[in-house]
Amino acid sequence: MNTTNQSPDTEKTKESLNFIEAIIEEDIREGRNDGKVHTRFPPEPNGYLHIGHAKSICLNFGLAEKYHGKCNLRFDDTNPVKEEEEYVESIKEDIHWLGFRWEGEPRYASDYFEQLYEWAEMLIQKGLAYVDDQPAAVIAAQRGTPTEPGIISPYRNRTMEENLQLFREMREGKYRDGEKVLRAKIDMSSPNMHMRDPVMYRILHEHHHRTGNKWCIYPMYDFAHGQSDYIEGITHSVCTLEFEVHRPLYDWFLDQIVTGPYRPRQIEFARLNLSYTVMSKRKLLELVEKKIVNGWDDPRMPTISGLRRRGYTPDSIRNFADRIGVAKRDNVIDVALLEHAVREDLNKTALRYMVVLKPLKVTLTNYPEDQTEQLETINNPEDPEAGTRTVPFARELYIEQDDFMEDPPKKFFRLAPGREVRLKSAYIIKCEEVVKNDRGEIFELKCTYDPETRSGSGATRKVKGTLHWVSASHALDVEVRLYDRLFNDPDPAGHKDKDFKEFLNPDSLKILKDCKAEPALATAKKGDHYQFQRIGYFTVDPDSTENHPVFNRTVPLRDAWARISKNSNR
RNA sequence: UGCCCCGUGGUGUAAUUGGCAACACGCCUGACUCUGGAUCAGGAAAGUCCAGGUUCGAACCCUGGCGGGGCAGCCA
Repeated sequence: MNTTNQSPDTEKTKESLNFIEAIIEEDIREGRNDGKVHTRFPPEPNGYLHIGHAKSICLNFGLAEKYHGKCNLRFDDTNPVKEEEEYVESIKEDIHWLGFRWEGEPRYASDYFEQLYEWAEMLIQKGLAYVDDQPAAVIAAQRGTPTEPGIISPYRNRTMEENLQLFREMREGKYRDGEKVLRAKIDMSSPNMHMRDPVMYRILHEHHHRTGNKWCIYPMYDFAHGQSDYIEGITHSVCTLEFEVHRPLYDWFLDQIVTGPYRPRQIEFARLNLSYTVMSKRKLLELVEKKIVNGWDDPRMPTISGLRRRGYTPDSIRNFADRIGVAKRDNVIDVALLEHAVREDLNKTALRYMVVLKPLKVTLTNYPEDQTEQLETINNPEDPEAGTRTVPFARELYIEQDDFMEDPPKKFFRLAPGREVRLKSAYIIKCEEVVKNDRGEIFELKCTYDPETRSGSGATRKVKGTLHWVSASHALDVEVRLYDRLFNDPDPAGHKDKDFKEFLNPDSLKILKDCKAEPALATAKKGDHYQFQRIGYFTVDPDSTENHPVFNRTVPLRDAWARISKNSNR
């Protein structure tokens, strides 16, 4: 029997699960939490999201999608000193832009402050929490070190009644910042530092972006996160590796409040590292504050807003996130993979236009002075639906400086004295004369065109190279910003004795002010993606105005010639 | 010299849970091409950190090393 649609190949293609999916499927199989899957993305609103967050977003929202569950957006806003509404808005925008929809309204840890407070009182009543009057430095000293146990606070054995009264007074604002804290009573000699009577609440007379001045005590991350998960019905609380040592504490707090069979579970994965960039919020903030880049959305930044401005698409980032996988070992992803992801996406969709970045004038000496032709050209060879347009052709043109060499090496297929090339969608031309200025610089080429070779005329003559070009009199003047990696070193933050800023790439931004574009680009709209033929993918920058279009280079095209010439150079 | 986590081509992730180490990026050939793009065909590249053990059989299990990362905020 030959049942066609079941080749042995597709049979073998059973998808492999990442370790988190494996855990989830086992949980479902065993009927934990009624087989439900509910995840959450829990950013702290203290900065802009970056590509590392995108990995987490794709993971959490993706898991919910895959297992027909839900995913919440929850702002982890327990520290009013650092958090701001501005960040809340940018985070929501970035997640939306990536194409994800959270379940219901965004949640906030601050929504749970009252409940958290009640649980804190409950712990006090159970004798599992106490108020400590010591200053931060003393508490830190008593905590011991990873190799030595801590010592017990002199306030550890206050009565339940006294603790309760003190804690209530803390809430009422009777004490100054730092005067008292509420601590969990666990184990000062635990080998896990986080179990040595961790602080649950600290006093902060600060205005909170949502609760205003209602509170002057704020819960710590450890006393907020697991409980927030519990309140929201989260089943799988996925976070990065540095929280692994917090898990026993996550579970300890849950042990105190969980009443039924439902219980959230923390799972840790390795955060994303990308080559040739830095990913920590602190370092990114430094780049912004020291004006090394032009803001959080500078197209060289690995922030989501930066990538968006650079011209990355949501699909490309999501595909990238899929490909890098999820595991627990430290990793550094080659930025080339990210670049591949955009090229792959844009290749399918971006319309092709001709833009000359560094113009070199070409005069066709045998072309009539006052003639203009409208030549038809295809918008996207990858997508027949994209149709065609016309581009004006005339006697005076611009071609790319890089497309001409007076003394070309062997594998150079472009224009040179006496040589022929095809002008894309136009004619074959031949270089007859090189005109130089006083300084001996090439200034203009005098060429002839072959009227028999018009594109689409059926002419069969072949030439080795095809160049992009623009009619001089019709050309649109545009600004083009060429971006390159921000750092020269694959791991700028990985040098013990050197500051990451020592590895900044001085050529990460080159601004080209007199580029020549074909007129059709006059209607380009902000955020549109294009391929500039033979050069790369570009998008319209928000700095663009009607009279002054500005394009950002998202990523160059793969360039075989660049590789050939580089390889022969060494 | 505490506790926790992790070691598979250059990079990342797999290997139906003990059965021929695969996929992607990158790199190199070649074909094709009115984009030196795309596409297509092929290639090099790990024998799974090391040493033992269990087993007919180990990337996978056990023991011991070695290496990397994390933990001593009233940050998250």
